[in-house]
Amino acid sequence: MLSERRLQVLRAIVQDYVGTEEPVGSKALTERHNLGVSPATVRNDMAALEDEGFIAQPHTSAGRIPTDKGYRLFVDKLAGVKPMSPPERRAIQNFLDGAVDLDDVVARTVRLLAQLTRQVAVVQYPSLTRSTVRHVELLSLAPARVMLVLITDTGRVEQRMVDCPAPFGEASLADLRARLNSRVAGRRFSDVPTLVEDLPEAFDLEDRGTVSAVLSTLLETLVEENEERLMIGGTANLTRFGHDFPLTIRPVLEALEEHVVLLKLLGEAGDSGMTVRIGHENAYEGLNSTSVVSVGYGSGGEAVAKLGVVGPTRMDYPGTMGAVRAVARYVGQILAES
Amino acid sequence: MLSERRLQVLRAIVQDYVGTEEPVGSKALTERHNLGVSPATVRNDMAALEDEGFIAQPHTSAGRIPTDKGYRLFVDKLAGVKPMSPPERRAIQNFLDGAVDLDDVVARTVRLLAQLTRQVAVVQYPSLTRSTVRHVELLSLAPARVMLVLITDTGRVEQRMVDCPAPFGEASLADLRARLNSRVAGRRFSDVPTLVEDLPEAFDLEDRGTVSAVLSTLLETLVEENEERLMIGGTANLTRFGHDFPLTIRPVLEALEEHVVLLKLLGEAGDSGMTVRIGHENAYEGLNSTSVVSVGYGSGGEAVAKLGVVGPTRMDYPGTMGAVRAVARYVGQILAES
DNA sequence: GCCTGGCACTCTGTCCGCCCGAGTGCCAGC
DNA sequence: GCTGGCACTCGGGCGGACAGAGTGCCAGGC
Repeated sequence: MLSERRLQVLRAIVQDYVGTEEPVGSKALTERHNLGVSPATVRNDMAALEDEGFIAQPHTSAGRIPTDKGYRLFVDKLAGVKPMSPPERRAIQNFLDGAVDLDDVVARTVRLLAQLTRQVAVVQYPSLTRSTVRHVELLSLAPARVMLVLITDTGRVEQRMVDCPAPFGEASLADLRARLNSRVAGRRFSDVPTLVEDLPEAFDLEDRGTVSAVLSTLLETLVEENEERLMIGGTANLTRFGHDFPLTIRPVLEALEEHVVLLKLLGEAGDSGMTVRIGHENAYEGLNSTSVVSVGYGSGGEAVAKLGVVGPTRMDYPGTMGAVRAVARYVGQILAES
Repeated sequence: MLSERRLQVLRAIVQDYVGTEEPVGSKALTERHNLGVSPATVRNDMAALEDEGFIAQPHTSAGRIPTDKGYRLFVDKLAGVKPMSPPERRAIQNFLDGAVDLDDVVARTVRLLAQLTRQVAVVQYPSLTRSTVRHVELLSLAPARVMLVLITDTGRVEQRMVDCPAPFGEASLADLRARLNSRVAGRRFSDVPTLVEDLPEAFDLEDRGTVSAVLSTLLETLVEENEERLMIGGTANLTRFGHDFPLTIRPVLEALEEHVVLLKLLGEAGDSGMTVRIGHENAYEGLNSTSVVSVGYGSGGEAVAKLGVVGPTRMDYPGTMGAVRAVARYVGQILAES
């Protein structure tokens, strides 16, 4: 086990490196943090930390930089979450309060997170699978064409066209609409399939085909996982990434365009509490030199989606975590209100 | 006026520079293009072209590179639009045909454009202001709360909450829904305000407040210009920009995040036909070292929105223009079908 | 046993001077 | 009006020298 002082040395190294972006040496350390010991002692500690794999030297006779393992220890044991200041909290709330609809909430959240953390922000739309149905609307657009509109409790709206096997009268449509809503309104998505199972039986033979078509479209919409959308912002912050630009930034930009990858990444993160994935802990190769800080958010007690930021492993973890947590909290509130 | 050969020299310079990214000299030019004259002659022509401002030298005794003015002449007079090959056309059509809804159409279009041009693609959602109303739906979510859903002929769906000044019965709601749709369905957005003007008068005094609230929300939704959304893709292609990375790429990324700026940019482009804005021709400073190739697209004969690409001024104009035109054409078809 | 000061060593980044090659402009000649 | 020739210029690459930062290790002191 590492002694208390060695942990302090590691913490100091992480803090300095995050600030300066340059390998930090023993002398600079003792000057900037009063560790109460001499550079020579610190050197011994650093050698030990290097043996354990927490820090590394880019080349002989340069300072040390933290490894992914070093950041991990820092995040787990050495760093708290830096809370937002009251003015910041107010600013967050004010900014989010101005949103007019769900798209706007998500867009504002992305912007806010990117500004607060000065990194790339990723916000997942409130997921369908954990939501409940608020209303299902059916519109007859043509004799054999119905539009299905699904409205969720998080304010999300999905629409689908249904081609009917046979013409479907307005009366039948109204009937189906009423029956459908009385069964599924307010229910969780996962319960819907069993709730509508026997619905076609209530209709005339000639209408059953259409009813089934509508229902299967509805079920499709409910499970369709590619509808897990997300919004991204703050990519300009990638330019602050480092000196060795093109090589580092390119795979990150590619990863950010692969929403599927990001969704998977967010999905893997723990369901409750904040998750920090550092460097190679990210399964996706393009993000091996980045850290992802993510957390679930939702209306009420339950998380319905995730949000987070992507930044260089060399990031201000306490500050980033504080911002992510605060934003998630306020977005949850906004969603609960609307 | 420049002689025919000098124009050929300019064309050759543009082509070579786009290919190699390096200043092109007189000797290389005569070797790669059979101009039928010696390097010395070409040098004279180049001096003339430089006097006219079409090309420039990065430093004395280096080759020449085209200026914005040079590219302009190239695009206007010297370059055609390179048509897509039949296999490419098929690929475009197949890829777009798989789309399931409007979001998907736009998402696929962005991806496709980015891949074809290897640049950043920008696609504006079909605009509301030129569309027609397909249907207006009203849902009662609570006694004094109505959800308004607007469906357009381009498949777009907008929803808004309306807080009613007084409780509003289901019967009145159905009445309003019917009256509203009989008046506005199939009509252009711009006609809606006058069409619904006298609608409140048809209702009981107690309901008029709510009817007005619903109508004003509807009108708001129709005019709300911030609802002009767009989607962006292919930002990873920015890494192919040039050597002097961070400085060039940062303002571009910032511009791309400012959807308002991009919308303005697209809006300024000519309404019909393809528009190419080169370097400083772009009003927005951050895009001064980029060119924007844009074109309107739409279902039927009329353009309802724009799409385009953003790339370095040093781009393959004929190829890019060909891809943009082809994609716009097919997207128009897809929209017309659905 | 742990900390400390001192010392020799190593490596990087930078600055300078040099040379080479590419490219130019100009001129005289055809 | 085109061409070959020639002198000139400038940037990029190469190599050596140098300064600075940082290390590892060792012997001595608390």
